[in-house]
Amino acid sequence: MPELPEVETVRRSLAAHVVGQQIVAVDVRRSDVVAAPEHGEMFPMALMERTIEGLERRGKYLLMALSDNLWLVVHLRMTGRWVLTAPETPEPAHTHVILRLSGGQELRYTDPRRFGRLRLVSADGLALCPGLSTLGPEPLDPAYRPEHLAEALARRTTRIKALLLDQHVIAGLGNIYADEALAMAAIHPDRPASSLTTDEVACLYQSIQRVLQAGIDAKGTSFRDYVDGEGQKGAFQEQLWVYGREGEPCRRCGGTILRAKRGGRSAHFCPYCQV
DNA sequence: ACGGTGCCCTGGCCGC
DNA sequence: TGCGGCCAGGGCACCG
Repeated sequence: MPELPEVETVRRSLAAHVVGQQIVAVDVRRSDVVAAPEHGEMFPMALMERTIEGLERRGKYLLMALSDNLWLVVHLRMTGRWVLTAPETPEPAHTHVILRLSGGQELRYTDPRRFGRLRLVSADGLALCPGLSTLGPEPLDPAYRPEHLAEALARRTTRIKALLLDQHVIAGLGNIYADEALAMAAIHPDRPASSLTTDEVACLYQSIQRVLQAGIDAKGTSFRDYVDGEGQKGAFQEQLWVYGREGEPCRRCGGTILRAKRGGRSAHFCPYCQV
């Protein structure tokens, strides 16, 4: 499930190979993964012969800068993958889009659950892109400070974990890194957001940055499906404190990690040292 | 504006 | 071995 560190790892692993290459063929197998342009033939036509000028990331969005001021905006959601492979490599199941590059390799988009979406927009249209235009601050941006997090949590009655998952509040956290950041900060996920003290917000701010950076350093968490642009798994699952560790001892206090349903998804935490 | 719920979608897993 | 049911969860529509 790609969150900020996974998308950043995909970005880095692909950028080294694809930037500067031209798209010489486009094959769309399932047009329902293409959210824009809506007309089926426009997407491949517009991509043809464009040069990939850069790869960027914003929150969990992967942004491919193309020649002629075009952007390919990608959200991988749960099971989306971009993998660069030789054309003779057998095609994996659920391959929905293939971009043949001038270097001879294929950039393949696969997504078993088809939650992910590709959106081709002009540079002007980028600001109007659903999701992207209302995205909250980038947590690893040096301009992002603890005061910004404090302001976003003030007067909010909802659970702190629900706010961390809200992409308008802060961009890039998903279920894994939200649980991990709260565990590192020793804050209970059910705490009302506005109940956090200034010190707790500062600690949470630092925990968010540390857990995201550690995730990037480990090239992401490969809990189920995630691989990077070269098909490689990440290693952060080996360092997890709470996510997927129900019934196991807390790495800080030895207490038993709990898993509880919150708003349709599971929260993992140590009920003894997360208060 | 805010908080909460349900939906999409399929592979994998569990129990019978 | 087969099959039904459930679970994983990001983003958004929708409701009160």
